[in-house]
Amino acid sequence: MTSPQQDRSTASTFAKGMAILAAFDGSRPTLTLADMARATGQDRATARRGALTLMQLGYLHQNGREFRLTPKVLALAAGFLQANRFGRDVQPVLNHYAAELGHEITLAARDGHEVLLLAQSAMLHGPVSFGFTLGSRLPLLHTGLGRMLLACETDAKTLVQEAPLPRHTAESMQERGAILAAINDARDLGYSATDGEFEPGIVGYALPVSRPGATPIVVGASRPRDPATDHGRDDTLRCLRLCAADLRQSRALDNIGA
Amino acid sequence: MTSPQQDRSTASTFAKGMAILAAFDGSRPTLTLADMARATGQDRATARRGALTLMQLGYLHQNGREFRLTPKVLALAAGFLQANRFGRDVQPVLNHYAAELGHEITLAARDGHEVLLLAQSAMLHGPVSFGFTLGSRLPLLHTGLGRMLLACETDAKTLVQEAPLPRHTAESMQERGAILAAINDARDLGYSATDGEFEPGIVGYALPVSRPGATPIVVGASRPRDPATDHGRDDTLRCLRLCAADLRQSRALDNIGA
DNA sequence: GACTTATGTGCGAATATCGCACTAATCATT
DNA sequence: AATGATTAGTGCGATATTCGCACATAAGTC
Repeated sequence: MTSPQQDRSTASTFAKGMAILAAFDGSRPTLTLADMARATGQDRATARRGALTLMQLGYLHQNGREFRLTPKVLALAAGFLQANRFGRDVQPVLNHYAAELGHEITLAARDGHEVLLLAQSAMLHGPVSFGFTLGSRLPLLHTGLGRMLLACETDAKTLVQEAPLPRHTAESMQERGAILAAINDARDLGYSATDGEFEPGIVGYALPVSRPGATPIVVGASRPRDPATDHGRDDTLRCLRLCAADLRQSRALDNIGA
Repeated sequence: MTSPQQDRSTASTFAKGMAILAAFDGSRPTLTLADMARATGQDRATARRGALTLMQLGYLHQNGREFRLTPKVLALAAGFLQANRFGRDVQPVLNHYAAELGHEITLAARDGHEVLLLAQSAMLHGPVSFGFTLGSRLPLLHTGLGRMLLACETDAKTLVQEAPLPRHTAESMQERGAILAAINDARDLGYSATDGEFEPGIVGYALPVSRPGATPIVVGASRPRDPATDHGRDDTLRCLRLCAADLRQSRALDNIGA
């Protein structure tokens, strides 16, 4: 094998298998064994064992040389959703304020150097941001959600240094110093706003739901930039504030840990 | 250890780890190591190794002796959702027809002897069925969704024999023969209906989305039983039929395999 | 047809896993 | 408080399990 492992209290085979499962990140609908081996850096035989195990458990489905996830993976997510009362307490609140606002509302947390979407209200008037689902990942530095999440962290500076800095649009900030300044502003103001840095012509707002000190969680909304004035800003912020207050009060999100 | 394993092409350690992860099924928000060991039938030391590995990977979070899932498990589900274009093609259709119908619409597939919820439209007028989320499991025999899923199977009879037969309400059918008859009716009619067999006073309708021969997938809706007549039935069915047709046409669900 | 890339498979080596056994800590009950 | 029951942490020998190479086959590409 490779080199002896120090830690006798973790199972490396299990970790390798999870890497196979995580390689199905939605960027491609199917993966071949070679894809998995490449994506995880594992030997092809190892990747094959992992894939076959996942098939045997019903999480993976083989069609010729293509493997795809089965719906059974949704059951894993359901464990989290039900434990935190998303169906009862979170989703109804998001839907209510989204209807009032007329725009989609998103709940998100940070996972590494990305934003992880925890929940989304219904898309009532056609989607502004297309195709994002629960579990989707968004950039940390160029979205309102990400900036507000960083504003909730104590070591935002380090995270800003380490996070990737792609250029999604012409307006994506490219200096980490400026981004950190925007984050500090967000912390002071209690909300963050980004303008066209991720999707052109889309303004994003976000503000915190979690209590100070707890694992940061934020709500946000996006809307097309109003050509005349940013007339909708106050409406959006007011609505998001009420939404955040409701979510805090429900205490459903109190026990979410990184 | 126990007994020699025949199959050198699957990784038993990985399978045991997945069992730990799957033990977080939402029935309880947290599990202790002893809980996991009991739920999976594993030795406590083995369960501990699995849990520690999941922690190291960021899927599990420890607080004292309690372990809970982290939001990162949602990313696993996102792989499936994005591969099948749920955000772009499925969810908008469900939301559209749910708004027209005035009731929640659910998309579901079968997983073993349970119904697995794949997607749900927004809850517009307060939830009829409380607290179900994507990935939730429903009984196979006493819901409209489950009956229609069985009607799409070639060996429905076997599944009806094997599935558990609990009594959720006073009206839950208790004879498997009668249930099989209802399933055959559903196959002939092209839709299924159940009345109060899972939740008292709630009528459930469902009809197929998948093409014959493909992995069965169904859409359904629930509504309170109309005390006077079952006036809403035709409306519901008409709406679901249009919804199913739209979903079929989008071809987003064509590649979902068991 | 030659070349490249992907898959299936067998097997020896030796690592990593298993699960027992024991201690300590925590919780529940009287 | 004291007792009993459940839980968590840990070390380690035995050995089953995983690893990864190597070869043969198949499929796709130019």
